[in-house]
Amino acid sequence: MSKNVPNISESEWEIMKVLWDNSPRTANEVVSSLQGKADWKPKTIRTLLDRLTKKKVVGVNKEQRIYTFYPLYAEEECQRAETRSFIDRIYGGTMKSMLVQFMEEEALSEEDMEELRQILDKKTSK
Amino acid sequence: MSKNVPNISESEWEIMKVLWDNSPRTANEVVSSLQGKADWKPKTIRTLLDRLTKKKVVGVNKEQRIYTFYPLYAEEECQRAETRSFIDRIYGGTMKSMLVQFMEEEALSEEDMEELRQILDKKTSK
DNA sequence: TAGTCATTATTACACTTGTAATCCATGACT
DNA sequence: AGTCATGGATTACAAGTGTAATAATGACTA
Repeated sequence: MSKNVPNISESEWEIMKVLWDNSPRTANEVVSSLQGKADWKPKTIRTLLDRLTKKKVVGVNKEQRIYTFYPLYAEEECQRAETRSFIDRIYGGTMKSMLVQFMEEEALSEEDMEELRQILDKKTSK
Repeated sequence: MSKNVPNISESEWEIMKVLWDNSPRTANEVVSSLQGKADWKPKTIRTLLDRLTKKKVVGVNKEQRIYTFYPLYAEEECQRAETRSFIDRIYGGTMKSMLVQFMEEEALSEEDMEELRQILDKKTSK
């Protein structure tokens, strides 16, 4: 079983995305990666990294004088955890109602729809 | 266009569900409706109602001595707003990646999948 | 060797959220 | 008319978040 992923706040998610994209990274590298994406002072980013570390969502390598940070959970794992609690909260735990609502209104490309259809087919036939 | 829905916290959502289910209701009626669902003291529920009111997510009728509360936004509107910001945050704004991930793993019944397929068909053919 | 600079560590501070309790006013009851 | 219960208004208080600034420390430089 996957252990429980700690809560990751909105700002913290931005940091995590950078680390999932490429890690380990130093605080400065994280700062650079966020150029243009988030408008935070380096100190703020550092704080977020520290909090993630304290929460055990991020690990730190302190071998070098300049630390490097890396995720302790896979992105998919965290996405699933978030999505599950989100669906419970907002849609009363039933995935379908959300899918319906969003597939109805959301702009999905032809290819996207094709892909979804294939997934459905595969599941149905199995 | 729908005005921006204010943020609704996790606990507040529970209250909203009750009001969407049936409103207007008095604070006491809300308390009763939450029997067995959430384990809050009546005072807590009252606080949540007041906060929702202050946030303008809930309206109050003060004609009677005992107030009644009612939602100022439709449930769907709020669900959409939440879902949109959720997807942006967690899936980088692309609905599809989430759908794929969840359709792959989630237990959807035959009927659910049939319904989804029909929606896809309708959209594709259009 | 002392000063400077880059990093890390510590501290700050307001706002939101979870979770209530206390205070106050008014109608109902005696 | 005084009292009490009930609902509304105000207050509480800690944890989490957003957003940093300041202090301490170790490494390099003049």
